[in-house]
Amino acid sequence: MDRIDQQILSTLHDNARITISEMSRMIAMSQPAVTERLRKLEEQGIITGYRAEIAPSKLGKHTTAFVLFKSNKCKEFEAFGEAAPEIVDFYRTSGEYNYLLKVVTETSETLEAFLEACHAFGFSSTLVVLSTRFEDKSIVPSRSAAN
Amino acid sequence: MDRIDQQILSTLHDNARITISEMSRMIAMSQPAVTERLRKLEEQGIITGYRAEIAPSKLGKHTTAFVLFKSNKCKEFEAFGEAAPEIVDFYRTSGEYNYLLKVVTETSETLEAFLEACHAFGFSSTLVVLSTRFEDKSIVPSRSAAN
DNA sequence: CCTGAAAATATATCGCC
DNA sequence: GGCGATATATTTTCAGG
Repeated sequence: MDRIDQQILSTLHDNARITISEMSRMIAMSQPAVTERLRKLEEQGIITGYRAEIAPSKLGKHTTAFVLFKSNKCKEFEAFGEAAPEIVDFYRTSGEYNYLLKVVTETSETLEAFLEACHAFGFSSTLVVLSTRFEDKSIVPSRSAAN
Repeated sequence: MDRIDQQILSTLHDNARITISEMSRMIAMSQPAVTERLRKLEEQGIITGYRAEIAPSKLGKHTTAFVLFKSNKCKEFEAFGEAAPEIVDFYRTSGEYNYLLKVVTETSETLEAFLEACHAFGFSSTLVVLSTRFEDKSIVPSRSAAN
């Protein structure tokens, strides 16, 4: 993991569909060399995948919420969570609540219906997202810093 | 947005670096037709970008937490948030807390230091992620459903 | 909107340093 | 590790339905 690998990671974090040829021009390294570095970054599990970002609102999903959940029916709740299309992210957490869910629904009414369904498994506290300041900030050390 | 567009979205959600040729084979449609549909999905803002997923632990970031935050110094706190490399996601929320942050740090010690820095702007409640059951479940209606 | 064909790019693979 | 060269694959472009 040197500076060049960081540049590759950073570039792909910004645009995962860039061609290797274009990256090789930006980085000033040959295309086969970039291909090989990328192969190793994937092989080492540093890059775990590539995702298209899709605007929920364009698919009619206008409500995003974080649901803190307290359940002692863990097995059942996790099975429910796997199957629930509303749950986008599903974490186990420490603290008073033992789960945190990111939930995307069409409206606040469908969010309410989802929360009702959850109440078979425990208690929840919900934070509705009013706006997103930013998402997915890169965790790769920036090129400008003294690395 | 017909079934074919949904297949394209779903495929790119799973692997954003797949070639259009390969998608066209999967979908049984000519490659220029898929290219044109993809161009429109991007133009309409349905696809907002493509991201490489990078494993935080492979970059030495072993602690993930969600921080609920209550601040009345909104301008200052948001400026701080933009600049803080630890904050990956930054949301404004309804309820007792007015912000929710996803924070990725090296260790629980660096998380603690980050929380100390935050306390200049208000009060926080932190949920440390113990494990991730899943992340980024697709919001695209599945192909098997009767669409 | 889609297809098919041809020209322009990009990628995989190799021998070599 | 990386480079250059080349064969294969992909993308872009466009005429035609």
